[in-house]
Amino acid sequence: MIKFHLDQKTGIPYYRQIIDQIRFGIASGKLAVGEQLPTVRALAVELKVNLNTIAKAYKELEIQNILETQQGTGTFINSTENKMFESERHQKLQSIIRDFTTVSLSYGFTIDELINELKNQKKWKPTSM
Amino acid sequence: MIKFHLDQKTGIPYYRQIIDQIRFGIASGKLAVGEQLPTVRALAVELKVNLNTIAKAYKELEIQNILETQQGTGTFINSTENKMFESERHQKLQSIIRDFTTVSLSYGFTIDELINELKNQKKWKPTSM
DNA sequence: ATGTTTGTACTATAAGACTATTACAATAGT
DNA sequence: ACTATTGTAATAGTCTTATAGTACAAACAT
Repeated sequence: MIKFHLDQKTGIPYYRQIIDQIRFGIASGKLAVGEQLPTVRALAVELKVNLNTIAKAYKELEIQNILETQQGTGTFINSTENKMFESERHQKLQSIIRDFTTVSLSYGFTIDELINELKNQKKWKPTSM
Repeated sequence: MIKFHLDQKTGIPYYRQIIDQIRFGIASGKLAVGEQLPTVRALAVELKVNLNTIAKAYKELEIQNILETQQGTGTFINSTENKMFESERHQKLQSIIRDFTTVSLSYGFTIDELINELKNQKKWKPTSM
Protein backbone atom coordinates (compact mmCIF):
# COMPACT_ATOMS: atom_id res chain seq x y z
CA MET A 1 0.00 0.00 0.00
CA ILE A 2 1.16 3.47 -0.86
CA LYS A 3 2.25 5.76 1.92
CA PHE A 4 0.62 9.18 1.87
CA HIS A 5 2.02 12.29 3.43
CA LEU A 6 1.05 15.92 3.51
CA ASP A 7 3.25 18.96 3.72
CA GLN A 8 1.68 22.11 5.06
CA LYS A 9 4.59 24.31 4.03
CA THR A 10 4.29 23.79 0.29
CA GLY A 11 1.11 25.84 0.12
CA ILE A 12 -0.39 23.17 -2.10
CA PRO A 13 -3.83 22.25 -0.77
CA TYR A 14 -4.09 18.93 1.02
CA TYR A 15 -6.65 17.45 -1.33
CA ARG A 16 -4.42 18.23 -4.30
CA GLN A 17 -1.37 16.67 -2.70
CA ILE A 18 -3.39 13.51 -2.28
CA ILE A 19 -4.53 13.64 -5.89
CA ASP A 20 -0.96 14.06 -7.06
CA GLN A 21 0.28 11.19 -4.97
CA ILE A 22 -2.39 8.86 -6.25
CA ARG A 23 -1.78 9.93 -9.84
CA PHE A 24 1.91 9.46 -9.47
CA GLY A 25 1.41 6.18 -7.64
CA ILE A 26 -0.50 4.83 -10.60
CA ALA A 27 1.88 6.20 -13.17
CA SER A 28 4.83 4.66 -11.38
CA GLY A 29 3.16 1.32 -10.79
CA LYS A 30 3.03 1.59 -7.02
CA LEU A 31 -0.75 1.48 -7.19
CA ALA A 32 -2.20 -1.48 -9.03
CA VAL A 33 -5.44 -1.55 -10.97
CA GLY A 34 -8.30 -2.77 -8.79
CA GLU A 35 -6.43 -2.03 -5.61
CA GLN A 36 -8.43 -0.53 -2.77
CA LEU A 37 -7.42 2.80 -1.37
CA PRO A 38 -7.68 3.65 2.32
CA THR A 39 -11.19 4.62 3.39
CA VAL A 40 -11.83 8.32 3.62
CA ARG A 41 -12.02 8.06 7.38
CA ALA A 42 -8.90 5.97 7.77
CA LEU A 43 -6.83 8.26 5.61
CA ALA A 44 -8.32 11.33 7.25
CA VAL A 45 -7.23 10.07 10.66
CA GLU A 46 -3.82 9.04 9.41
CA LEU A 47 -3.17 12.42 7.81
CA LYS A 48 -4.95 14.36 10.55
CA VAL A 49 -7.34 16.14 8.22
CA ASN A 50 -11.07 16.09 7.81
CA LEU A 51 -12.65 13.17 5.99
CA ASN A 52 -14.17 15.57 3.47
CA THR A 53 -10.72 16.61 2.38
CA ILE A 54 -10.00 13.02 1.44
CA ALA A 55 -13.43 12.61 -0.11
CA LYS A 56 -12.81 15.66 -2.27
CA ALA A 57 -9.61 14.21 -3.64
CA TYR A 58 -11.22 10.84 -4.33
CA LYS A 59 -14.19 12.55 -5.93
CA GLU A 60 -12.10 14.52 -8.37
CA LEU A 61 -10.22 11.41 -9.41
CA GLU A 62 -13.48 9.54 -9.78
CA ILE A 63 -14.76 12.21 -12.15
CA GLN A 64 -11.60 11.69 -14.16
CA ASN A 65 -12.36 7.99 -14.25
CA ILE A 66 -9.23 7.17 -12.36
CA LEU A 67 -10.97 5.91 -9.26
CA GLU A 68 -14.14 3.94 -8.75
CA THR A 69 -16.08 4.45 -5.55
CA GLN A 70 -18.88 2.42 -4.05
CA GLN A 71 -20.69 3.88 -1.12
CA GLY A 72 -20.52 1.39 1.70
CA THR A 73 -17.71 -0.52 0.06
CA GLY A 74 -14.73 1.59 -0.65
CA THR A 75 -12.64 3.33 -3.27
CA PHE A 76 -10.60 1.50 -5.86
CA ILE A 77 -8.28 2.12 -8.74
CA ASN A 78 -10.57 1.95 -11.73
CA SER A 79 -10.07 -1.19 -13.72
CA THR A 80 -12.36 -0.53 -16.67
CA GLU A 81 -11.82 3.02 -17.77
CA ASN A 82 -8.44 3.73 -16.31
CA LYS A 83 -6.75 4.28 -19.62
CA MET A 84 -7.57 7.45 -21.48
CA PHE A 85 -8.51 7.11 -25.09
CA GLU A 86 -5.50 7.90 -27.20
CA SER A 87 -7.21 11.01 -28.57
CA GLU A 88 -7.97 12.59 -25.21
CA ARG A 89 -4.60 11.54 -23.91
CA HIS A 90 -3.01 13.45 -26.74
CA GLN A 91 -5.28 16.41 -26.13
CA LYS A 92 -4.27 16.49 -22.49
CA LEU A 93 -0.63 16.35 -23.39
CA GLN A 94 -1.04 19.23 -25.78
CA SER A 95 -2.83 21.36 -23.24
CA ILE A 96 -0.11 20.75 -20.69
CA ILE A 97 2.53 21.60 -23.26
CA ARG A 98 0.75 24.74 -24.34
CA ASP A 99 0.55 26.13 -20.81
CA PHE A 100 4.16 25.24 -20.30
CA THR A 101 5.41 26.90 -23.45
CA THR A 102 3.33 30.01 -22.81
CA VAL A 103 4.96 30.52 -19.45
CA SER A 104 8.41 29.62 -20.70
CA LEU A 105 8.33 31.89 -23.72
CA SER A 106 7.15 34.79 -21.61
CA TYR A 107 10.35 34.39 -19.64
CA GLY A 108 12.35 34.44 -22.82
CA PHE A 109 13.25 30.77 -22.85
CA THR A 110 13.39 29.15 -26.23
CA ILE A 111 11.85 25.80 -26.99
CA ASP A 112 15.29 24.43 -27.67
CA GLU A 113 16.36 25.42 -24.20
CA LEU A 114 13.35 23.61 -22.81
CA ILE A 115 14.14 20.48 -24.75
CA ASN A 116 17.75 20.53 -23.62
CA GLU A 117 16.80 20.97 -20.00
CA LEU A 118 14.25 18.18 -20.25
CA LYS A 119 16.89 15.81 -21.48
CA ASN A 120 18.79 16.45 -18.28
CA GLN A 121 15.75 15.54 -16.24
CA LYS A 122 15.36 12.02 -17.46
CA LYS A 123 16.55 10.44 -14.25
CA TRP A 124 14.67 12.84 -12.09
CA LYS A 125 12.39 11.84 -9.22
CA PRO A 126 9.70 14.16 -7.86
CA THR A 127 10.74 15.87 -4.68
CA SER A 128 7.45 15.83 -2.86
CA MET A 129 6.50 12.23 -3.48
CA MET B 1 2.93 50.21 -29.09
CA ILE B 2 1.69 46.86 -27.97
CA LYS B 3 -2.03 46.24 -27.94
CA PHE B 4 -3.40 44.89 -24.68
CA HIS B 5 -6.55 42.92 -24.26
CA LEU B 6 -8.27 41.12 -21.42
CA ASP B 7 -10.42 38.05 -21.52
CA GLN B 8 -12.81 37.55 -18.65
CA LYS B 9 -13.65 33.99 -19.62
CA THR B 10 -10.19 32.51 -19.16
CA GLY B 11 -10.42 32.82 -15.39
CA ILE B 12 -6.92 34.22 -15.39
CA PRO B 13 -6.84 37.41 -13.29
CA TYR B 14 -6.66 40.65 -15.22
CA TYR B 15 -3.44 41.78 -13.63
CA ARG B 16 -1.80 38.50 -14.56
CA GLN B 17 -2.95 38.70 -18.14
CA ILE B 18 -1.29 42.09 -18.35
CA ILE B 19 1.89 40.72 -16.84
CA ASP B 20 1.95 37.88 -19.34
CA GLN B 21 1.39 40.17 -22.28
CA ILE B 22 4.19 42.47 -21.22
CA ARG B 23 6.52 39.55 -20.61
CA PHE B 24 5.68 38.04 -23.93
CA GLY B 25 5.92 41.41 -25.63
CA ILE B 26 9.47 41.76 -24.40
CA ALA B 27 10.44 38.18 -25.20
CA SER B 28 9.11 38.55 -28.72
CA GLY B 29 10.67 41.93 -29.33
CA LYS B 30 7.40 43.82 -29.63
CA LEU B 31 8.39 45.85 -26.59
CA ALA B 32 11.72 47.60 -26.81
CA VAL B 33 14.06 48.39 -23.96
CA GLY B 34 13.44 51.89 -22.67
CA GLU B 35 10.01 52.07 -24.21
CA GLN B 36 7.28 53.69 -22.18
CA LEU B 37 4.21 51.70 -21.29
CA PRO B 38 0.75 53.24 -21.15
CA THR B 39 0.06 55.11 -17.93
CA VAL B 40 -1.87 53.19 -15.34
CA ARG B 41 -4.87 55.44 -15.91
CA ALA B 42 -4.77 55.28 -19.68
CA LEU B 43 -4.55 51.51 -19.72
CA ALA B 44 -7.16 51.21 -16.99
CA VAL B 45 -9.60 53.22 -19.08
CA GLU B 46 -8.75 51.34 -22.25
CA LEU B 47 -9.24 47.96 -20.62
CA LYS B 48 -12.15 49.12 -18.46
CA VAL B 49 -10.63 48.06 -15.18
CA ASN B 50 -9.51 49.92 -12.10
CA LEU B 51 -6.19 51.72 -12.25
CA ASN B 52 -5.00 49.68 -9.29
CA THR B 53 -5.27 46.54 -11.34
CA ILE B 54 -2.80 47.97 -13.81
CA ALA B 55 -0.63 49.32 -11.04
CA LYS B 56 -0.48 45.86 -9.50
CA ALA B 57 0.77 44.33 -12.72
CA TYR B 58 3.38 47.04 -13.21
CA LYS B 59 4.45 46.71 -9.61
CA GLU B 60 5.09 43.00 -9.83
CA LEU B 61 7.14 43.47 -12.96
CA GLU B 62 9.06 46.26 -11.32
CA ILE B 63 9.94 43.97 -8.43
CA GLN B 64 11.25 41.51 -10.99
CA ASN B 65 13.37 44.29 -12.45
CA ILE B 66 11.55 44.09 -15.73
CA LEU B 67 9.97 47.51 -15.50
CA GLU B 68 11.16 50.78 -14.12
CA THR B 69 8.63 53.21 -12.72
CA GLN B 70 8.97 56.85 -11.82
CA GLN B 71 6.12 58.48 -9.97
CA GLY B 72 5.03 61.49 -11.93
CA THR B 73 6.79 60.32 -15.06
CA GLY B 74 5.70 56.88 -16.16
CA THR B 75 6.60 53.25 -16.49
CA PHE B 76 9.28 51.94 -18.80
CA ILE B 77 10.91 48.73 -19.89
CA ASN B 78 13.95 48.50 -17.68
CA SER B 79 17.13 49.18 -19.54
CA THR B 80 19.70 48.41 -16.88
CA GLU B 81 18.68 45.24 -15.11
CA ASN B 82 16.41 43.71 -17.69
CA LYS B 83 18.49 40.63 -18.19
CA MET B 84 18.48 38.04 -15.42
CA PHE B 85 21.79 36.81 -14.25
CA GLU B 86 22.56 33.53 -15.95
CA SER B 87 22.37 31.69 -12.63
CA GLU B 88 18.91 32.85 -11.68
CA ARG B 89 17.75 32.43 -15.22
CA HIS B 90 18.80 28.81 -15.07
CA GLN B 91 17.18 28.40 -11.68
CA LYS B 92 13.92 29.76 -13.03
CA LEU B 93 14.05 27.44 -15.99
CA GLN B 94 14.61 24.47 -13.74
CA SER B 95 11.73 25.37 -11.48
CA ILE B 96 9.41 25.68 -14.46
CA ILE B 97 10.60 22.37 -15.82
CA ARG B 98 10.20 20.65 -12.50
CA ASP B 99 6.57 21.71 -12.12
CA PHE B 100 5.96 20.68 -15.68
CA THR B 101 7.47 17.23 -15.35
CA THR B 102 5.70 16.60 -12.05
CA VAL B 103 2.34 17.22 -13.65
CA SER B 104 3.19 15.33 -16.79
CA LEU B 105 4.53 12.26 -15.08
CA SER B 106 1.48 12.06 -12.84
CA TYR B 107 -0.55 11.73 -16.01
CA GLY B 108 1.66 8.94 -17.17
CA PHE B 109 3.45 10.86 -19.88
CA THR B 110 7.09 10.04 -20.36
CA ILE B 111 9.76 12.65 -20.76
CA ASP B 112 10.41 11.37 -24.26
CA GLU B 113 6.80 12.05 -25.13
CA LEU B 114 7.15 15.56 -23.80
CA ILE B 115 10.26 16.17 -25.83
CA ASN B 116 8.65 14.86 -28.97
CA GLU B 117 5.58 17.01 -28.49
CA LEU B 118 7.72 20.05 -27.82
CA LYS B 119 9.51 19.56 -31.10
CA ASN B 120 6.14 19.85 -32.84
CA GLN B 121 5.49 23.16 -31.11
CA LYS B 122 8.42 25.03 -32.49
CA LYS B 123 6.34 27.13 -34.83
CA TRP B 124 3.63 27.69 -32.30
CA LYS B 125 2.16 31.05 -31.36
CA PRO B 126 0.36 31.63 -28.06
CA THR B 127 -3.40 31.65 -28.43
CA SER B 128 -4.20 34.40 -26.00
CA MET B 129 -1.65 36.96 -27.11
C1' DA C 1 4.17 78.85 -7.99
C1' DT C 2 0.66 76.35 -9.64
C1' DG C 3 -1.79 72.87 -12.14
C1' DT C 4 -1.68 68.65 -14.52
C1' DT C 5 0.03 64.18 -15.00
C1' DT C 6 2.22 60.48 -13.15
C1' DG C 7 2.49 56.39 -9.76
C1' DT C 8 1.22 55.01 -4.70
C1' DA C 9 -1.28 53.80 -0.38
C1' DC C 10 -5.17 52.71 2.21
C1' DT C 11 -9.48 50.72 2.69
C1' DA C 12 -13.41 48.02 1.54
C1' DT C 13 -15.98 44.57 -0.91
C1' DA C 14 -16.90 40.58 -3.38
C1' DA C 15 -15.90 36.13 -4.63
C1' DG C 16 -13.68 31.91 -4.35
C1' DA C 17 -10.85 28.22 -2.19
C1' DC C 18 -10.07 25.17 1.46
C1' DT C 19 -11.25 22.77 5.39
C1' DA C 20 -14.19 21.32 9.11
C1' DT C 21 -18.76 20.00 11.44
C1' DT C 22 -22.45 17.32 11.26
C1' DA C 23 -25.89 14.54 9.55
C1' DC C 24 -27.43 11.35 5.86
C1' DA C 25 -27.50 7.14 2.67
C1' DA C 26 -25.87 2.93 0.68
C1' DT C 27 -23.53 -1.52 1.28
C1' DA C 28 -21.86 -5.64 3.57
C1' DG C 29 -21.47 -8.94 7.39
C1' DT C 30 -23.65 -11.24 10.93
C1' DA D 1 -33.24 -7.26 10.84
C1' DC D 2 -29.55 -5.08 12.69
C1' DT D 3 -25.12 -2.96 13.12
C1' DA D 4 -20.85 -1.40 11.54
C1' DT D 5 -18.53 0.52 7.77
C1' DT D 6 -18.41 2.84 3.65
C1' DG D 7 -18.97 7.20 0.75
C1' DT D 8 -22.08 11.61 0.29
C1' DA D 9 -24.34 15.96 1.03
C1' DA D 10 -25.33 20.27 3.12
C1' DT D 11 -23.65 23.89 5.77
C1' DA D 12 -20.63 27.04 7.79
C1' DG D 13 -16.21 29.21 9.00
C1' DT D 14 -11.90 31.06 7.75
C1' DC D 15 -8.66 32.66 4.83
C1' DT D 16 -6.84 34.45 0.58
C1' DT D 17 -7.24 36.72 -3.84
C1' DA D 18 -8.79 40.01 -7.07
C1' DT D 19 -10.72 44.23 -7.93
C1' DA D 20 -12.51 48.75 -7.00
C1' DG D 21 -13.06 53.43 -4.68
C1' DT D 22 -10.80 57.20 -2.99
C1' DA D 23 -7.31 60.04 -1.41
C1' DC D 24 -2.29 61.03 -1.36
C1' DA D 25 2.52 62.15 -3.17
C1' DA D 26 6.08 62.93 -6.59
C1' DA D 27 7.56 64.84 -11.03
C1' DC D 28 7.09 67.78 -14.88
C1' DA D 29 5.46 71.87 -17.78
C1' DT D 30 4.30 76.35 -18.01
